[in-house]
Amino acid sequence: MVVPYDPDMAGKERAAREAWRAIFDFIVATSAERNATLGRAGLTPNDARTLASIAPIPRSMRSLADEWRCDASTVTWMVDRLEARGLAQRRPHPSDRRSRLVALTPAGHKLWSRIERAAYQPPRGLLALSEADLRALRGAVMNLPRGSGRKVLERRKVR
Amino acid sequence: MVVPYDPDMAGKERAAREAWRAIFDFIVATSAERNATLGRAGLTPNDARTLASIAPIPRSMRSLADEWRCDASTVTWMVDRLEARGLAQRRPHPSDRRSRLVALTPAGHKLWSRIERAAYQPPRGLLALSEADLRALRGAVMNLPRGSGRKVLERRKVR
DNA sequence: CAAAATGCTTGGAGGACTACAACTATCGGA
DNA sequence: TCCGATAGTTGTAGTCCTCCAAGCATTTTG
Repeated sequence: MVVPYDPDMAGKERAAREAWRAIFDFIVATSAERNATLGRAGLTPNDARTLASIAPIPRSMRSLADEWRCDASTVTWMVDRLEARGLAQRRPHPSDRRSRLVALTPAGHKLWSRIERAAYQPPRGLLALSEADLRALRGAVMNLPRGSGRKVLERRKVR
Repeated sequence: MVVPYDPDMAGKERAAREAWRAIFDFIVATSAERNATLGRAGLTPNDARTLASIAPIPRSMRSLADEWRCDASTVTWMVDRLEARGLAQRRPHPSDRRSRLVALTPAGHKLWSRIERAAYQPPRGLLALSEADLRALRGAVMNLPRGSGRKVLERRKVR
């Protein structure tokens, strides 16, 4: 990819890096508190990640393993844990009987919607930005979604 | 705390929450890649956190336990791991012989400065923002540093 | 259809993370 | 000086997370 010459780029890249660093540090610094919140609800960080992943729409085990780049058996453990707690549920895949869709149970939805708000608590300083800036920020970060599209290539030959 | 009435607040808070959610999702989505980078260097996520914490200045074990809100013995394990790899080093505290300062070794500095850049890779979409906005963003997030200052109160009665 | 590929689970194993309890050494104040 | 508080380590234990190998059921391909 050719990057057009831009005299502003160096300074901007630096600014982007520094802003991101601050964000990252904030997230690291608050992770203990966040995990404590999850822990009080009996959730591990991975439990929360799983809930977040299947909350919008049921997902197959395979797609979760791909998203997280982990072994399929690892997903089995995670879903087992949630299922044992009555928060998630395996359902048959409508068109592939090998596959299973993992969905939240009503209890899972309820718990997650309660936890979600606390888990994504933004730093209060963010309110110093204008609403327009915040929207721009959101758009900027959402531009490059998961894994830069590389994911597809990672699976064994797709054809 | 009394929050002054501001008709813009509701929309702004929502925008802040949504922006933050996008940021958080990005970080979660890229965590596998980040951990893989660390893993290639033989580091666990906690190793990286430790390196980041002691890189600017040597720290006592206690201060690390306070920052991470974990048991003191947990810090012992973490530092042990780094020390065994020759990346960190316990030094005597200049004025308190009970205490130890944990510092990076030259090898530790070298490794961390190499890894740091990769670990804090910002989403490329961030470059769509202006440099001024990026600076403002950084300032906004840095406003509320670690734990909202609550940390001090968490230790047993400070006098 | 037969063979290869895929989705998932089970069993086995090990490392990372974490806390608690008990212990040593040191500090600090009455 | 003596005692309570503090810094850190060690031992113990349990959970979580992760992978690999093996195996079953099903789908897809040649």
